Amino acid sequence: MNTRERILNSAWALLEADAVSEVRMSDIAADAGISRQALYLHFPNRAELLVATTRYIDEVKDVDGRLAASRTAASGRERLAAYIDMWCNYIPEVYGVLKAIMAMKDTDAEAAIAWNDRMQAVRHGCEAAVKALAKDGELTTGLSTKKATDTLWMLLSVRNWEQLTIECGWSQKQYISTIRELAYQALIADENTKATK
Amino acid sequence: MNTRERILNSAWALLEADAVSEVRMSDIAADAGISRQALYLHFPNRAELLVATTRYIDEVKDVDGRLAASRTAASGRERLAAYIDMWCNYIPEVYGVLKAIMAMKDTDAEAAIAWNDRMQAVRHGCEAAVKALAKDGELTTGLSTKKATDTLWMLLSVRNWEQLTIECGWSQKQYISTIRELAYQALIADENTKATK
DNA sequence: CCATTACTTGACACGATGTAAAGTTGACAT
DNA sequence: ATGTCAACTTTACATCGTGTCAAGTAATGG
Repeated sequence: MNTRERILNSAWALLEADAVSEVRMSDIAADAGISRQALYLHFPNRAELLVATTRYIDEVKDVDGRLAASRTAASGRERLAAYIDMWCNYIPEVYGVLKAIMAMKDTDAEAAIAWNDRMQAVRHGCEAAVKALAKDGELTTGLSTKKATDTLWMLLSVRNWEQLTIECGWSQKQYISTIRELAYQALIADENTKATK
Repeated sequence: MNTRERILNSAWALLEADAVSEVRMSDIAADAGISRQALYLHFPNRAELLVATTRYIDEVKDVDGRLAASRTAASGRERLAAYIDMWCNYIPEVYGVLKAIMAMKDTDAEAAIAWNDRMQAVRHGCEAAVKALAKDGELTTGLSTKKATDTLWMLLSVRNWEQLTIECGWSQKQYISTIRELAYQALIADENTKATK
């Protein structure tokens, strides 16, 4: 394992462990067995290290593969369900790192850009699911693609996951079923919604 | 106007103006026309100053009065609608300060406590609305008070407002009607929901 | 033997918060 | 007039984490 990967693994482990996201550059360096300065030979700053860590996790956890699976869904509705499931189950796997970026994004411009970049990727997934739904003629009448996408994106936000599971103590199962239900009710035309129950 | 109020007004104005919440203690002091150190004669630290500012805004904007109004609603459903309207319209009025506290809460323990304190107040409002709904027998069958409260609380989060209005560009009107609709669909028993449309 | 690469060590500037100590000013009481 | 108290000022400093800089070392490979 090369140094860069050792760093990413250390960052990942520490961020996942330390719930309060008080992980300093020196902590990561120590864990990776190198000097703090050596971090800057691999990553220009903290924000980019964090983002690289999420991308590394994406790779290790094979996000692309999971996404591809959701794209093969037969119907728009199945695709929506698959996407919601995939993302909702992925959040807890990356939460530690995402939380650290969230904490930075309000003060650090680079972190904000990185965060938006990541979240736009999620939004694209939402948009694709919404469009698949619309293609099947199942999108609630009078609901634009944009508004449907935005609504789904809001429901799937990391903060909502954080609030319901961590703050309110919901199980992952409860969280997913509630979000899925909310999404169905908001996006799928009324008569169709009833049929799924 | 005494010094304390001058400080609170300055904090309020600066936080509302500076979208990026990069307002330093020295900025507030300068705006209030006193030295930075004098701030610490009135507030022990930044977190408490921010919270005092939100309480001050609550007072000036008469939040208690608005809440009292929503409590006089005849039916549970009206009460829910009134509470959603009240809070959703209040968010933009305090957003600047809330954002600053949100940014602090991830690193500063005192800020985290203050934030939770404020948000628990919102949750209590949600709980009261849910209970009024349950009393009328209109709560979705099989939905516990806690789960209904948590769901409503999630929908009404500041982050959701931020995402839909600021990031997605929704109007305040669009935001409120969507959130209200989501809340109705999630909380109100099916047959009843249709009747409101 | 030389050059390159990857790293180390040590020092330091910066920005913001918060603390500490001594001095100024004005109001008010005696 | 004098003393006292509260409110504020000025100056200085400790702390903490990020990021920069410069000089040195050790292993690798042509």
